[in-house]
Amino acid sequence: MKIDPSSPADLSVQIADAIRDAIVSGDLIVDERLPSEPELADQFNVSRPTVREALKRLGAQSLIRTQRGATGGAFVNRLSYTDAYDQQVTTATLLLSMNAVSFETACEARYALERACAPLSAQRSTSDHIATMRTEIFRQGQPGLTDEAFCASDVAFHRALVDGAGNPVLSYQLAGAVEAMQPLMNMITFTARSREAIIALHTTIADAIEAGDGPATVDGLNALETETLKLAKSVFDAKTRKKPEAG
Amino acid sequence: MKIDPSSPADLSVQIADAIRDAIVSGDLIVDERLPSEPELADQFNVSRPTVREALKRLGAQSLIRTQRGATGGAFVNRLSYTDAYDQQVTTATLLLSMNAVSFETACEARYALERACAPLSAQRSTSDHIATMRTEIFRQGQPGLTDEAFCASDVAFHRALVDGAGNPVLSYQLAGAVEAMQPLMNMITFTARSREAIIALHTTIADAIEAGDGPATVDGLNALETETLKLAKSVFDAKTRKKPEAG
DNA sequence: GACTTTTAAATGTCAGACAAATGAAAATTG
DNA sequence: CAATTTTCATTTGTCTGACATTTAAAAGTC
Repeated sequence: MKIDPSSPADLSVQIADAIRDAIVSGDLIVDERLPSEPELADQFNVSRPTVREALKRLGAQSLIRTQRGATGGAFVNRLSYTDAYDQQVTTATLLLSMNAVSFETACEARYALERACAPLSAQRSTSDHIATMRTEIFRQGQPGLTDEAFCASDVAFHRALVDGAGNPVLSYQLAGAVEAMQPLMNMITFTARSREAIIALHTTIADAIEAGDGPATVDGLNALETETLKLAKSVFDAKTRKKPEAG
Repeated sequence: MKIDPSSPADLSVQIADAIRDAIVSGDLIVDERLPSEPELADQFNVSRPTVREALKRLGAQSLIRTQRGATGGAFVNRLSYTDAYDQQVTTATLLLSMNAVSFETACEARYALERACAPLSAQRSTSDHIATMRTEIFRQGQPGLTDEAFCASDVAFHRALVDGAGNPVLSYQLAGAVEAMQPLMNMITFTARSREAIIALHTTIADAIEAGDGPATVDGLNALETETLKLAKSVFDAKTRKKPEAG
């Protein structure tokens, strides 16, 4: 592993890339210990702070973990589903909030992906998953529930639906799509009537999954997408009327 | 923004988290300049190297960018689709390779997600997208093509299919699913006959999309999934016979 | 042999310094 | 006065050297 001191790129970036490549290519395997910071500094011909900055970059991506003490050091980390899930949610949330993605676009993506899970969920959901959905539906019907809590419960419901597919890769991929929409959903005021409509559709979907009926689940999701879009449209229309475009 | 020096967590982690929270919550907006490193060190009551380590963490996630010079500094970065896409691919690839995800599981997730795009792609694909698919199909039929090049072309074909849905959020979400499978696909030896079968199915899918026929596209993807699984199974069975399980 | 103490190695943090880049202000020039 | 060049202050990038803290293994003690 060599780096180029005359490159315009920062040394710490070059070092981080070099180590990342070694991990991705398999030259460094899971749980393998990297050389100590002074050793790395020696190998790359840089100072220890520079090495440390590179290691922090890798740590931020959960590619390595560090441990203090006599037998400590930096170790190649086994990227867990939880780590990947968290990164996915953070990235997706920021992507949506920073790029002014329209509610329609985000919603379309999310429901398209959820429909992809529906047949598998209908086929494989365990009683645990279905119980979670029922619990969340019940919670959504509780009076006095704030809009935020309602949204959080909505996310939990959809997570159960997705997890019901029994495919961890699918769950991971959908984490971003479902959770990243929460901030957008939080902008919506849910009237008692709209909550009722959503709860009814959630019930339809849960029933379809319990019955192992994939197509009915898809139908339910379609109806829910339509309802969500309608609701968002009415909210955003109201805002636009209040505060018309300038210029 | 305050941090707790007595906390077990590293100071640089606490600082990175504090700044990340400020970005995610909107306290720091896009293109806003953070205080200079010495100023941050002062505010958090830590040394400059510690601040720098925190900034490198954020830089690794593309949350900030830094610029040298008089008017330089660290700025809140607008997370681009490209950045998010790259992170997504890296994370998904490592997740699959480090967790020994079975080919079946990854394949199932990928095709489930692609089927989610199919109706939208059939409806919206431009001539550009279709031309790309045709080009890749042609390339896949070229004699002398290596297995790796065949896989790369396969990925390009599927990317065009996904992008045809005209939803950038969907494209981003699927980037990981499609590209992360490439290393798994690269383990497969594609015989002339299996290539023919895949090319035929690609043609079927391209035709269905050009005809605007969503259900036919889904059918094509289903057939392709079956074919891919069959192919992988024969390859892995052969390997297992050669090198039987120890223990 | 079981327990305690010491020790060495590693990361975490700090302080101060210099190098390099960069834009703005100041000086110079026509 | 306008245009150009020079100077300069600011900021990040990097280095050196040091100390603090954590941790497990080694040494010592009963």
